[in-house]
Amino acid sequence: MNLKQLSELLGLSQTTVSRALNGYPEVNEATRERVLQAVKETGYRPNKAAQRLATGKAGSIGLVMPTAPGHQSDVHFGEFLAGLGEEAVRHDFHFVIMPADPDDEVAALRRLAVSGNVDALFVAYMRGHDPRLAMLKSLSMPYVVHGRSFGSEPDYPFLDIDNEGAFYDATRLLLQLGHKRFALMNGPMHLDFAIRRRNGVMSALAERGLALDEDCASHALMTDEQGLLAMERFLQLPDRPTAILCSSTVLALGAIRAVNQAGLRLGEDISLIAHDDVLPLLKPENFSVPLTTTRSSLRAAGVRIAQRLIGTVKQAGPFPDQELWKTELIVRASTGPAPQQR
Amino acid sequence: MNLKQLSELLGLSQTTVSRALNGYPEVNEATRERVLQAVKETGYRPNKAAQRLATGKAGSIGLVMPTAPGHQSDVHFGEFLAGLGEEAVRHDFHFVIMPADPDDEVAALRRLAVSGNVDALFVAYMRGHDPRLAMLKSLSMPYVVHGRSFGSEPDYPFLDIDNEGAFYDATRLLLQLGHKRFALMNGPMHLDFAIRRRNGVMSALAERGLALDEDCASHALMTDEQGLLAMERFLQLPDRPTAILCSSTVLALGAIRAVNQAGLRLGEDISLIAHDDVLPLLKPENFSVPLTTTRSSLRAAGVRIAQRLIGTVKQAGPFPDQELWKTELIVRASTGPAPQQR
DNA sequence: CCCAGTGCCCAAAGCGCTTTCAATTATGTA
DNA sequence: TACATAATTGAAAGCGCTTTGGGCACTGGG
Repeated sequence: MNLKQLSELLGLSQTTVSRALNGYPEVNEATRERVLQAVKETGYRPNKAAQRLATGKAGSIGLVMPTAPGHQSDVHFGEFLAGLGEEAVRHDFHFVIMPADPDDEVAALRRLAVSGNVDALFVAYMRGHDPRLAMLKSLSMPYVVHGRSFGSEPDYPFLDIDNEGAFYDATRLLLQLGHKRFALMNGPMHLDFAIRRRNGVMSALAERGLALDEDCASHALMTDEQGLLAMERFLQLPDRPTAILCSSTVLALGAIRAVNQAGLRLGEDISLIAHDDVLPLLKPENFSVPLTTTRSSLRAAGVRIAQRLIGTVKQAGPFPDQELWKTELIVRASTGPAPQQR
Repeated sequence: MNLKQLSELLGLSQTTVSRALNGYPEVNEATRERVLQAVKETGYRPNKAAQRLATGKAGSIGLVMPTAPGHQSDVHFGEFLAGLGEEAVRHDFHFVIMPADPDDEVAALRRLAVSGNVDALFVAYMRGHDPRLAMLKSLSMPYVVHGRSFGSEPDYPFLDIDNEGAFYDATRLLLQLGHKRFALMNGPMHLDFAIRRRNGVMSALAERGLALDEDCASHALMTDEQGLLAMERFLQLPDRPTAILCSSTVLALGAIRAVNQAGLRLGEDISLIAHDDVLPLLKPENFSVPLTTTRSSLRAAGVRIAQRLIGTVKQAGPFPDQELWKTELIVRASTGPAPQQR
């Protein structure tokens, strides 16, 4: 069933039917009713590809999903998507997801953009000096970046959390508790958030004349395995750290396993603060020792970004171009005073 | 840059350029080279919406993602998507994801199908007597169902795991270990896999003249909270179960927390077998007591379904219509002989 | 020398929709 | 009663692509 058939059925022109459906004012209310009724009966749905071709809009936002045979799926991605979806469903938007090899993201993004079947782009996994920014700017298509790109001029629309502030505050708390030996379990160093969090830690330490030892910084994929490995390394250090900053509750999961296996007690021998993206699966309060965290909901960020993206496409009012969300520092049981000097 | 411009630039007709790009034989090799070269220089990409409109194909597979403000995002969904994506990227396919209220899935699916921007559909979260099947059959669009629909004629293309067999085997193992009092922590009862797993447990029990007590069966969302709550309930039973069958490692996570909080030892006081979808975050071997599991990779299922879907769209050879994968029963430390009668 | 066959290429139709421009009828106003 | 004005509706162009149905220039066998 297409427009033509529907209009013939109704004895109207395609024009009128189209107008009736799209809420144009110049159509008689009685006629509109009749059209709507017929749509209900026939189950007619406009062909999106045709609509897109005719209007240039298609009610879809595009994103690329990094994936590869060895590539471990990322819980953060799913959670973020849920947030986007929550908002999208309210506006009858959908997503076009282009899977792409992680090394091919910039090309994939360009392909997606020029493919002509998305109205706006969402970009994540930002890196320092991210090469995608230049491309996006040249594109004349709305986009919002989740995160920022360290080292690039901040002249692009983004939503980010204050990673540096979060880790600065967390570090200060641990300092106040008397800790002197710190370690950082971070995400891959090329990612923006990792750079900023590291900076946050280092500047808090610097204020006390401390530095972050190279041996005490791990930059790796945020999986529980990597958390385990990193923590094992830390614990074997001659002068092992007593305070751990951790970029994700996923890493913390592995880290805590290592702590337990070493027979140490979390919150006493070792204090740990993790960043909490509010993953449904990894609630800090459900850890055997509830985790002190810096918190910011990934899902809420998804909702907000979808709002901005969709709002822009629909030309609904101005949106702030750049948002920086504060995180909350929530103290639970995984932090405690520094143990007495051995 | 569109076809028209490109062809004018080359002094060729749109026809020839189009043919050159799509690998038709009736175009001079030299001409084709010239076209390809121009494409490289101009960065021309065909408009997907126009292609779709003209050909009816667009290289995309559609799926609906259940989502709602309160709706907890599902790790299983993300993991499955990763599998789909891994295969899709090889064929330059993408996804169109329609977010939808969980109560609106059948309508959302129809909208997606008739929207005309997907070539095939993937359907999950199957229920008993699933109403979507009838709709899908009437659609004349390729689709593959992940799972099955209990109570419906099995005359549709699906890929499923042998849920009944898995839980039958798991139950038998526990019976052999001497357990007499069983409990089942399952997903929502309207879902197909939950029905079959339950049946598997019950038929194994029935062979020994045992039955599954109503108090010892929990059907709820597969979250760690629900796992915790269910297990707490089980443990308060006057004659508490010693053997637990668990539909997900996510549920197991909560369940084990309850076991620990009750001061009981997993694998001794309580034996537990969970189904393992091979989620990267929840490796059974990484639990404090490594989990005995029935295993089947969700991601592998995603890859396979994408193969079938894409293969069908591309008319590449026949694919089996129905696949039932066996699961593996992997014994680790969470199962042990039934404790002596108290 | 003629004609069927082959190799290449093009004009134009059509996919299903939106939107401009124009036509027709109804409604007031002078 | 006559004419400007508003209220509805339609015809047709166009979005960017694929594909059908020719057309033209060569070849080579008869």
